[in-house]
Amino acid sequence: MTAPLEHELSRRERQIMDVLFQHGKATAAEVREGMPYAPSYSAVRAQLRILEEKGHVAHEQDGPRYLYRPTVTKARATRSALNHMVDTFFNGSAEQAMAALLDDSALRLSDEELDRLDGLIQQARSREKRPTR
Amino acid sequence: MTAPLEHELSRRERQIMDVLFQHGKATAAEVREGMPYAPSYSAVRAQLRILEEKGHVAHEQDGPRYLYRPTVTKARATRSALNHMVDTFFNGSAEQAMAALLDDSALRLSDEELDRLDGLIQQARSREKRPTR
DNA sequence: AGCAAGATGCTAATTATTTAGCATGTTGTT
DNA sequence: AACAACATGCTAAATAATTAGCATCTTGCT
Repeated sequence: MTAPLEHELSRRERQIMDVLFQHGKATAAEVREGMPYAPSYSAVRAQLRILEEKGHVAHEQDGPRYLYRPTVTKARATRSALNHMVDTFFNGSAEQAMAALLDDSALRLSDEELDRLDGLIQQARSREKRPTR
Repeated sequence: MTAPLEHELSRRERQIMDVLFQHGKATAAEVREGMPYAPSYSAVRAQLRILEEKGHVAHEQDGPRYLYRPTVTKARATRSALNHMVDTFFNGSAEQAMAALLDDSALRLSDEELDRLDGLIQQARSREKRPTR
């Protein structure tokens, strides 16, 4: 009955989900490697089990081991994270978010990338007045 | 000595920080309003106190009440969140992140915004080969 | 067949988070 | 000057998260 607790993840749970989104699928050991200040292997497995109970991840058998993956599609998770980010840091403005990305020196964009983005912007322009999707 | 626990925030702590980043400054009551499934006022105050102890927020007196704010600059927090996002969901590619923003129907961009972005991209192009910053 | 390496299942215990509640102080009316 | 409304400080308690450790099962050698 405590819906709130089900939907927002705990610290470790988030870390694990992040690794899973990066990798798509991963074993418990791989997840562990991807975690900051990784706890014991056993702890990671326990968390994965809990995440599975809560319905956030699923596993499939891969030979002798489990491969875990998020149950939500990456596209969906991405959209959700993006919206939250834009809300929190950019006052709801996707433009500002994009400007910040362009500006981020840790994420230098190549010429080719800039060209492609330019193209996408032109496309977006022409789509402008048409119905969503 | 448990550095890990100091740097990654708990669920409620994150929620609070998010509200503070949105608002810049806020009273305990305002923070509470911005939180999903907000707990009691008293609980929020307690968390703010803890966040302050940990050095994540500071307060100033505003007449009879406290105004809380993050101790980290918004710019810094933004960059950090952005990088994490790009790493987690876009395989390190800022281009892909921008494309996703362009595509996000919840974040429709206006003509003016697209124009400005176009301008920024041209700027980025010419800056391309020059030293960072 | 037997053994080492590496997997899972589970449970109990520790640690951290999250919460409510009470005592108290301040402000601004009436 | 008394009261209501709304602050803060603090502490104890409930709840949730996090972890380690042991028992057990496979797999792939040798």
